[in-house]
Amino acid sequence: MGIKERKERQKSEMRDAILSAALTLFSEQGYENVTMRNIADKIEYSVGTIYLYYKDKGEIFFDLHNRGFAEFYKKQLEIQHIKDPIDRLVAHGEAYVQFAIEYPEYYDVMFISRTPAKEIQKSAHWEEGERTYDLLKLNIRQAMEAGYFKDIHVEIAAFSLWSFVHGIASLYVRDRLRMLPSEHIKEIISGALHFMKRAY
Amino acid sequence: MGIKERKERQKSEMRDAILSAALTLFSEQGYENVTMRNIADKIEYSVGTIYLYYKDKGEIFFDLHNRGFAEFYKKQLEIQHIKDPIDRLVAHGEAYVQFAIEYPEYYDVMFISRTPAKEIQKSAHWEEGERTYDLLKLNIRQAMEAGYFKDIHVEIAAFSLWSFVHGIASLYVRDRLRMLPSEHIKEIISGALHFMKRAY
Amino acid sequence: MGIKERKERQKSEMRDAILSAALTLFSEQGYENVTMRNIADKIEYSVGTIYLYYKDKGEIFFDLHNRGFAEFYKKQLEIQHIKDPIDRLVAHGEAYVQFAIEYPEYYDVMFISRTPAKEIQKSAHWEEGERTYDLLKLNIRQAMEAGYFKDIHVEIAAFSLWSFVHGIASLYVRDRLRMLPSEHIKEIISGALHFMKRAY
Amino acid sequence: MGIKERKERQKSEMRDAILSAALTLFSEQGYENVTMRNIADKIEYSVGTIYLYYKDKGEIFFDLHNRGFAEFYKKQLEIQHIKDPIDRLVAHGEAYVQFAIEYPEYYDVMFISRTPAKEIQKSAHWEEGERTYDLLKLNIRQAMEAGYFKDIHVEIAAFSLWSFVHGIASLYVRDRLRMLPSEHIKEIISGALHFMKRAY
DNA sequence: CATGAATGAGAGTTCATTCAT
DNA sequence: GATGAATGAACTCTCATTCAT
Repeated sequence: MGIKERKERQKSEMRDAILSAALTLFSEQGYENVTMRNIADKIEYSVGTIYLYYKDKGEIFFDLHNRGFAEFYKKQLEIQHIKDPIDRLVAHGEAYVQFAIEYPEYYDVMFISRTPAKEIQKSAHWEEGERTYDLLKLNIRQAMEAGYFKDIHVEIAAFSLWSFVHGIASLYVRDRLRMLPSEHIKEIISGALHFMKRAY
Repeated sequence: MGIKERKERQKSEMRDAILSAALTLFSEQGYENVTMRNIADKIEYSVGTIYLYYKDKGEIFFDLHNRGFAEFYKKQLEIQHIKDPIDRLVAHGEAYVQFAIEYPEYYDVMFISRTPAKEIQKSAHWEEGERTYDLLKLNIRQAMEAGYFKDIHVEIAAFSLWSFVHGIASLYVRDRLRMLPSEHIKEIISGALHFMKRAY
Repeated sequence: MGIKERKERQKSEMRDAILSAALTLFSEQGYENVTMRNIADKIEYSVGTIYLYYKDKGEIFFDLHNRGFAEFYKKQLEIQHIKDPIDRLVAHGEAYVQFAIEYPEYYDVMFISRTPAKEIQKSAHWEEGERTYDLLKLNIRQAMEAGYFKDIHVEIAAFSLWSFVHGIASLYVRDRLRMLPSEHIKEIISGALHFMKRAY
Repeated sequence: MGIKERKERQKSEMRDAILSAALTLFSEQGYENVTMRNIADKIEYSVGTIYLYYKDKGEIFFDLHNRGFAEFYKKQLEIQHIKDPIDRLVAHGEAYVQFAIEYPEYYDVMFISRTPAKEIQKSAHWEEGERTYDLLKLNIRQAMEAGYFKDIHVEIAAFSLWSFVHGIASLYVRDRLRMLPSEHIKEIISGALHFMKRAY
């Protein structure tokens, strides 16, 4: 049984390696500009080998997408223990942006990049995305009970907050902050997250 | 001189046609998925002809980028006559998002898409982008003089507002609003823009 | 108009060249064993060029198939002027086998080789095949009127004659006559065709 | 010795399994379209295992070819007890076509398909083929002694009969009987075999 | 000015075969 | 003996780009 386990682990490690290489390349150069050979070269295997683990290029993207969302959701959950609903909401936003900064490649693949053609997806993988959005709405509702977001529909509040953090994240990830003084970027981002509290 | 002018006009019309076709295609399918032949077919000319007007595919993208910014800046200017600084800021945001909705292709090319390769130019086309950002900061400063944005650094306020509208615009353009009830999307966007006023 | 015509001719010549190369290769090595590059090399053009004239490998096969049948039918018609129905039938058979000997590649592609997958065909291209078969049945019916093929159903007679010549042709084309004294092959084939008359 | 024998038997069983799987696949899809993995999957072994029993794909084909001929010869022998030479010849033909209908895969591999590449061997496996052909000639000679095949050279008669049955068989195997009413195919084939008697 | 023909380079993918375990 | 992992070579097909006409 030990053997079987080791094999499984190796298999899984290989998939990890492929994903990791692909993630970097995809986010650096975009899905379309990355070739299977690029990925193979990066992990120092032959092209054919990749096809032992993934049926085609799309499936790699797909798996990446899924793993990104899983990781993402986990990060969001970690914040849920905070009592004060406002603190929790801010932390929620911080965690969101932090995820994008920490894993820009994932963020790119999940929220920005054009999905490769077929987009067989939707149903399956978006569940994870919606779970996160539901979490946000839950937190907003609790803030409402504590007296915030007066006269605002929860749907609008949720969309606003999401747009806000997504705006920050995507400008960062797609490198559109060149007109900002680069040494202060983190500071400005942090400032923005706190500024938003005024609207609650 | 009449002849010369006509020639120039014709030349310019051809470039317009190419750009227009390219814009639609790029935003529908992404830069990498559009072939020169696609563009040629769309304008009903041969592929070779395009090369008489543009040196390569990248240059088309580049020109598109520039025209997008020019158009964009023009739209922003149209709002400047509004007296009340808050109204003006809101209108500014509305115009921003409206631009993205109206010209999703331009918006994509300007603010979301990865710039193709070399992006040697930087300086040149970003001027236009910075001009717009300066306009935003100007408007914010005037709102400050009218008593808004208390205790907020202008740089942070500007970045926040920009992030906010960019978030909305880019979620819309890259079709990440699938979890929203599609019949209410416009309404929700509008609600969000007004919600933001609370932070001013 | 002269220009247009010349272009058309050139285009048509190119298709001919491709077909001709493909025909040789297909019949020498079989459809699956021939690569687009092989064909390209043979006509001394680049691979891509072939795709300007044929959308894919299957289409080349398809065109070949059609041309083969057209040529084949023509040959059969040339015999139709013979008055005596028996002479005509024998000539029919001779022409059949002659076609296979003269154009073994066509014969192969038309009557022996496995059709490449999709077999979109049937309807369209088999018409030509059926036309020939109808011709055979017509000739048999006329022989019947002259007192031959007593007590034999026309369908059975036609199938028998066809099987007979196809047997000869396909043994020849697929080189299964190795056990025959090679210097007498033509003679034996001719003898066989005359032997068959005894069954009429 | 028991152990050795069992091993031999197991080895032989494995080869049988491989051949049987390969035979089906080859005749269904053609030699070139069958992959080693296909074969392996069919017998539920790994690809590598096949290489323990056969040195390469060509060798499988080769072995198949041989076994086909052995089986074929056996079938022909079974007819030899028939007294009347004409009955025997007809039975011979029926057995021939029957073999093709029963084992189209073998027939294909033996008499139609292009031999894969090198076909170094020739000599070896053709012996079996020639033995069958000799049997046919023997039967014809005996029919001659009984007064049939007047004025016909045995070589020509043999070739004619073979061509005839091969024609039927190969049209059947390669599915070129589409213009025949499919519900009557067997009947027509049978009719043709009897029609041929008229030439004896 | 406009074109159609041509191409080189490269894309994703498949497969027979090898080999360490 | 049997396997699964790995690979190199090859395949079909695409595309930005060039150029003679």
